[in-house]
Amino acid sequence: MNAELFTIGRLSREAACNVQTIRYYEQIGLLPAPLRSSGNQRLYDESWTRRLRFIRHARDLGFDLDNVRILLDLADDPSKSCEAVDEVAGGQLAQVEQRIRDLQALKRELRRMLKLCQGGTVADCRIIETLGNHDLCIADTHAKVHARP
Amino acid sequence: MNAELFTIGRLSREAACNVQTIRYYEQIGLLPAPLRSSGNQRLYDESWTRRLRFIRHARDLGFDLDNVRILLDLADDPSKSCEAVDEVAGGQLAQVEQRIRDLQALKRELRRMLKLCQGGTVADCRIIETLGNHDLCIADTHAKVHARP
DNA sequence: CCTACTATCTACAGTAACTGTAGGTTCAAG
DNA sequence: CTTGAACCTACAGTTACTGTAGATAGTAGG
Repeated sequence: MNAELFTIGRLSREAACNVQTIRYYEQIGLLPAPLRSSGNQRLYDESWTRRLRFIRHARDLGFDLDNVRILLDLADDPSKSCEAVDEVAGGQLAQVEQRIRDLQALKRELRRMLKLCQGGTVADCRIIETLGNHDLCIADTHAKVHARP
Repeated sequence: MNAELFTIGRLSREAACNVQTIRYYEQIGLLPAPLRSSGNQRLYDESWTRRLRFIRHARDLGFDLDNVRILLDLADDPSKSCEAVDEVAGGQLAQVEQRIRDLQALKRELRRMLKLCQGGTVADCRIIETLGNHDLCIADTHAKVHARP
């Protein structure tokens, strides 16, 4: 098999990942350092495209870079047990589900606030009033939701 | 009405906001600079507690600091129309709803991946396989979901 | 060969909204 | 007068990139 080589621009297009991000992934060790041309340009082959697509896909599914790293390591060693993969994916699913629950609580509260609003001026705006007084909220319905996906 | 003064620690407890964050809010102009004691310590009164609680509550509802700023300005001018408040809250609700939809798509995809997994080794792990090949995904079911709440 | 023009290179700053650290005061209690 | 908690400033670090500046490489046309 002959390895056709190409520069970063094409890798960027083929993996739908922008150029800076590719260099960033290399910098943090998520992608190995590729060959360089005589003019010092990075040269990639098909295997990089696969690896980068894998990374982007995992990122799109909400895995953080630490977990992407773990998944890559697992993918690199096909003899390993599948369990670890399951665990990472399961953890991600649990996080996503928690995040959804949190956001649904937010949604309910925002909806409720908006329904209370009868127009008029800020002086008698129930939204502003509610924001100023958490006691007006449905108890325990929201808290510290501003975390990452 | 006499204004009882207290230091940052008590404000922190009463508004459930940590000390560094209070100083940070002051730095970015979300909270005005308070009085200082002879020993240069910040001195607050009840009105700061209310303002800070308002900010934290809005943050807990997912409003970003730009929108918190807008809401504060509106709250500070009770004669203004309530419409602007509605707009900000409505925008926030829309964002939350979109975020929920995105996460639900993620959830479906993760669930599907996990169900395919039959144990065994990484070599025949369907999760790893799916990550490596987006075509194995339900079409259009996810994309660029790693944004802020 | 020269000139455009695009692609690429490195290095560093900026984003959001904080949190953590270092190294130094101030204050209240014993 | 000492101890210890609370406070002060200033700055670095977090996540996962994105944007910028200024320099070099590669390519197509004249």
